[in-house]
Amino acid sequence: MPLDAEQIVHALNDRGLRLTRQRRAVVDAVAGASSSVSPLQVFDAARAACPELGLTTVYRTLEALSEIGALRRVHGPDHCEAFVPAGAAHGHTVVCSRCGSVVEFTDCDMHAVVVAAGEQTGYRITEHFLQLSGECPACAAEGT
Amino acid sequence: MPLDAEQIVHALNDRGLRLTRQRRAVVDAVAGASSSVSPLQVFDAARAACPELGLTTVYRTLEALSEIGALRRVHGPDHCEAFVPAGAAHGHTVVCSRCGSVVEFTDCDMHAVVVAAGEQTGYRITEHFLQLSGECPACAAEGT
DNA sequence: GTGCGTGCAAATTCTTTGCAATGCA
DNA sequence: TGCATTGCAAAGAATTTGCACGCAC
Repeated sequence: MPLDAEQIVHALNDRGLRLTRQRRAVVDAVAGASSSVSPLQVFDAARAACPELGLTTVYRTLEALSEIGALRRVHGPDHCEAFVPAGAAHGHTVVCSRCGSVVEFTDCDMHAVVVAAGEQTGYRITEHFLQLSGECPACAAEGT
Repeated sequence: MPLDAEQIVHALNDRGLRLTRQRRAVVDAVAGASSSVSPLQVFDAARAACPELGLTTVYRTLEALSEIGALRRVHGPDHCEAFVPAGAAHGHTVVCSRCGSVVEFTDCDMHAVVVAAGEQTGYRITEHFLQLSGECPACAAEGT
């Protein structure tokens, strides 16, 4: 389960980062998003709550949030700079190819795959980046 | 095993695409790369063989090669538009976190993971994008 | 009060597009 | 020869940076 807005705010405090109106708006925008969001999307959404918000600040805030682990970057075939609220644990994202909604799953047992890949390639695998896509339940249901 | 330059050229012909000096240079540059390459890197490398090559052409050619399946896009934490010669079969890339070299592995059994993810999230998973990183044998050996 | 954080505007970087000229099939 | 492909230059989009001011702590 992704961190909610309060938890992210808390994480900011823990790091000694200040909570400004702008950051609050950005956090709310991202935490309330049902799918991954690009900096521009965050800008639009957060601006509703904080009209004097600047795009620069959005970039800086997303960067900061991502550094403290509150957000996670996701990559897709098209968009390459999108963010998603990160879960507390190591996890992967599942993106709906229809509506773009994103969920996380943490129950990943990649051990066997990692071992197999290591054996086949000779590399010493230390990290894996996995992203799944498919249809979310809602889209699957409404799809004929 | 990735396609070599000749195979890519062949793939071009099959699609009715013309083989120009520029495309030849781009193909050679990508096929000869030991790691993933960005459009700019391709431009630099290919320019050595074809000085009149334009950057525009590099973008268009990479796009075309990617469309016919000769190249594969890879994403990293930092760079987001990099290409790698694609193998003939479904495969994944393993990137060395030290030297950036890339290999493919095709022996991927993601079935169990995909099923588990589907059960946990309720999504109907149709695709997976996996990228591993670690140390290649050479870097692991020279690392103290 | 002290800086961290901000907005603005300009600079930079990356990518795409229009169009006439070129050269592959 | 015909038409896909190219290069150039300019447009466009996305992101970063410099700097003085304002506000959270």
